[in-house]
Amino acid sequence: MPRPGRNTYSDQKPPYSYISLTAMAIQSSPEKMLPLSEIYKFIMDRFPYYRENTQRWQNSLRHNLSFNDCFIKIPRRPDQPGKGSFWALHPSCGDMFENGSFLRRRKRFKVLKSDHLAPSKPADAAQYLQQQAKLRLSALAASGTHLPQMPAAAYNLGGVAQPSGFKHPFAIENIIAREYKMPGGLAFSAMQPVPAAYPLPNQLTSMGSSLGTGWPHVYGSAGMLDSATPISMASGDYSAYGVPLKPLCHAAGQTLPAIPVPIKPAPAAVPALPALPAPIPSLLSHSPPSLSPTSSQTATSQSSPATPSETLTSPASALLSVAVH
DNA sequence: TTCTGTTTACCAAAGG
DNA sequence: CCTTTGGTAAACAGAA
Repeated sequence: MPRPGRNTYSDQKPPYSYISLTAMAIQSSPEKMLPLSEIYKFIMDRFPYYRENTQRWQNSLRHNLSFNDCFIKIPRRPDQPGKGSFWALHPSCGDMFENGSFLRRRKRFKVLKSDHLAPSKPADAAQYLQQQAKLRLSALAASGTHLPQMPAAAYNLGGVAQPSGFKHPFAIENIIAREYKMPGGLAFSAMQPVPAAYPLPNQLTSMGSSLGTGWPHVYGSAGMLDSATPISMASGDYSAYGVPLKPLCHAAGQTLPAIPVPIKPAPAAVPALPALPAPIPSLLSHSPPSLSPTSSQTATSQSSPATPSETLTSPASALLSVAVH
C-alpha cells in the first residue's frame, strides 16, 4: 500500500480538529453514520499521523464524540451485530465550519432540549435518520434509478438551526464532495442516496478504497488532484482546506454557496444496493417526501427551509437547535 | 478482557 | 484581558 516517494506531509498532523476528522469520516460514509471503529479506520487510512499513539488520539476522539452535541448516536439494530453504536452528524451542524477553518469551529454546537414539550432524545433524531434512510431505500427500490437526497439535507428541512435557509459552503459534505475524487476523476459526491439504513461492511470498505484521494497530507494520495480541482494545491501543504477555501467561498457572499455543490448522483460511487440485511420494509410505503433529486440547494436556497418535506414534520428538528454555549 | 462511551479536569491556543 | 474551543489524561461504567 505505501506509495513510495511522496509522504511529504503525510506524517504531519493534519490541520483538522477531531471534530472535523470525525465529521469527515461520517460524511464520507454512504449512510452518514459510522461505528467508532470505522471512524478510527477512516482517519488512520487517510492520515498516517494517526497511525501512532492510537491510545491517545482515540481517547480524545471518543471524548469529542460524547462531548459534542454535533454527534449523535444511533443504536444498532439487533440484526447489525457489532460493538458500539453508529455515530452520525447532527443534521444542523453543517455550518459548523462555516468560517472555513477546520481547526476551530465558529461556535460550539449545543442541543437545546425543549424541556417539557419533548421527546427530546437523541434516539428520536436517530430514528428519524434511520427512517429517512429507509424511505430513501424504498424509494430507490420503487423507482429503480431514482436518486434521493442525502438524509442530512432532508433532515435539515424545517430545522431550527438554519434560519436563513440553505447555506453552508463549508459544510463538511461539501468539502468532502469537493475533495474526494473517484479514480476516474469523477468527483465523489457526499450527497448520496441512502441505500440502507445501516452501513454494510462491504460498502464501507469499498468506499474507503475509493475515497482518500486528493488529500495533500494523506497517505498515498499524491498527484491525484486533477486540474478541475478548484483549489490549487500548488505549494501549501494543507491548501485543500486551508487558505484558499475561505476566500473562495466568502467572495461570493455568505448566503449562497460560491461553489456549486455536486449534487449529481455519481452513480459509479453508488454501491449498487446490495443485499440488505433486512428486507425492505414495505410498511414505509407512504410516499417519501421531498425526495426530489433535482436540487438540494437550488430549491432550498430560496424557499423556506421547511417547504419540501412538510410531510415529515421532523420530530428531531423541532427539538434540536444550535445555541451558543 | 477489550472495546465503547461518559465524564471531569487541566492546559494551551484562538478569538473577541 | 476574558471566554471559548480544542487536545489530552484519566477515572469510570457498561457492553460485547
